[in-house]
Amino acid sequence: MAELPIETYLPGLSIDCVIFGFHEMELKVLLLNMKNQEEWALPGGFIQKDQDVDIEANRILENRTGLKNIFLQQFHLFGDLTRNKAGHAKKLVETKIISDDLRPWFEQRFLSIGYYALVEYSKVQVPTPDFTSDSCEWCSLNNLPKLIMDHQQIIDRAHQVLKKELNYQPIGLNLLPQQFTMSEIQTLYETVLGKTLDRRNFRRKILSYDILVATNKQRKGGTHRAPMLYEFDEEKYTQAIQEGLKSLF
Amino acid sequence: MAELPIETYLPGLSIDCVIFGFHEMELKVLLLNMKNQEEWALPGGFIQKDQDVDIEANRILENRTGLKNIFLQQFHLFGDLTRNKAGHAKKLVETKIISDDLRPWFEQRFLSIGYYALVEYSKVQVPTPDFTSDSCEWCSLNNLPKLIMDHQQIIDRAHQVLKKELNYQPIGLNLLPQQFTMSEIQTLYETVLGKTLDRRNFRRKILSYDILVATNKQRKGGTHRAPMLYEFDEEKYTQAIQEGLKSLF
DNA sequence: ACAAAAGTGTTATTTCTACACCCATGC
DNA sequence: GCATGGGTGTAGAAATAACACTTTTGT
Repeated sequence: MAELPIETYLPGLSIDCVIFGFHEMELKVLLLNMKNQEEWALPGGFIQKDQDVDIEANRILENRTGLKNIFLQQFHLFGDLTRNKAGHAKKLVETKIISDDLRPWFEQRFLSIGYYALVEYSKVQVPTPDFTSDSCEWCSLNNLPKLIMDHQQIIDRAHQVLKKELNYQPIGLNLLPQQFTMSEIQTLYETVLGKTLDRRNFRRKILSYDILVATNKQRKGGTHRAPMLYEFDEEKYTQAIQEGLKSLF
Repeated sequence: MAELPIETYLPGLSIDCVIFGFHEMELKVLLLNMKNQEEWALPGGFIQKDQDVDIEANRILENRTGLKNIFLQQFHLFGDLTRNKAGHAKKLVETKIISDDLRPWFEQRFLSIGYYALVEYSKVQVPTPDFTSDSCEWCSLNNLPKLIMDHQQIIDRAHQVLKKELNYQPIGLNLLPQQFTMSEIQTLYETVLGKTLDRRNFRRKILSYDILVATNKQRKGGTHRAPMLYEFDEEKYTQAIQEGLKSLF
């Protein structure tokens, strides 16, 4: 059982991160399996009294994934009373996740600040579980296990916001490997949007954003014609995020 | 000097409301003039320990404007360390806004949840100032007075979010009087967007949303042809907010 | 040779933009 | 009768949507 320096944290406030990854044509979310429980939780943490909230969110993300400087965006504060399930703290004590003297801390009402992150699946080596959990795994967004408290709602909302953001920002730089094929990025978009797109129209549109550069390498190995590999032009990509894209999917 | 039931509030958290109104072809924001100070502030308040954050935001809005059931939307949590200006609590004590024993409450670090509201200017009778302020006034968005802490930034962000939301939602039901002319609603859109729109194209587009109904009344009085009055079809309007609009400005 | 995905262009439709003239009203 | 804003339509440009055949590669 870990001790928490709770006196250094802002009381009643937590951060929950919805960490999206993309693998095997599926959107995934990084989840923690609670110790001695069936339930899963979003990686999260508390906010140090003397630190910016955004920086704390980054710290939490880094602790969990080992990644720095990742695209991380605050999207909602969850402040309903009902999100505090009565038995939560009790369960944490019973399952020996926390010691009894931490119980009041976990029993207080919590508001949680939702952040979402886009990370490259393969760069997250062995996700490291925190003291509340004994494993940390990628779960497919459309086949999520049972989640504690309102974490399912938090994920749903993050996904919704992500969809909307596609209209303003390119995604992919953080979700895809360095080099990728046209159909890989198309599948990413289709997955996030939850609908299929026309191959030829997609290519035209994504190229019109002028954020991709074609390498002259190809990916060998499939039992089919070898596709061309693309990379992001990071400068133009960053610029596109700042200025916004003109048109949408 | 008022006493605050601070023990009933969540510590370190506040709500600030950017209340938009529309009058004389300008977007306005409701601001409080701090007692004995030059500076102005957004109407805000604290969150009761046993209440939903959204409900508390509505309560604060109602206290300030007398309006219930208003379009009110959480848009950002402001969590930087720098937003806490050192001298703020001291000033409150010196200007006799708060008693000395409240000083620690106001000296603590505060995070603030930003909400924005759209209200009908004429329905807000005499805005009632709270205990920190001696007047409550509509200020034109593009000519704001000096604001405390980071309230200017909060307003800027709210405006930015509002602009973006125009792409997804109609506005106007809360900002305009019951009946209005085509050019009144056009001016509203132009004001929010900060750009002029073509009269004929605007009419076509707003009518294509199918949320307006033409009354067969006209507004008399101008030294020109009497314009037709429109109303919102509230059912379709609500539906459009939920489903989103197809196209944008 | 065949299965599987990659690459590529054109046409029809829809949406957006730009633009100009006549109409009703009050003074 | 004139100044002021109200009302309306159309044509060109741009964006979007729909659609099919050929190429490469591994087995």
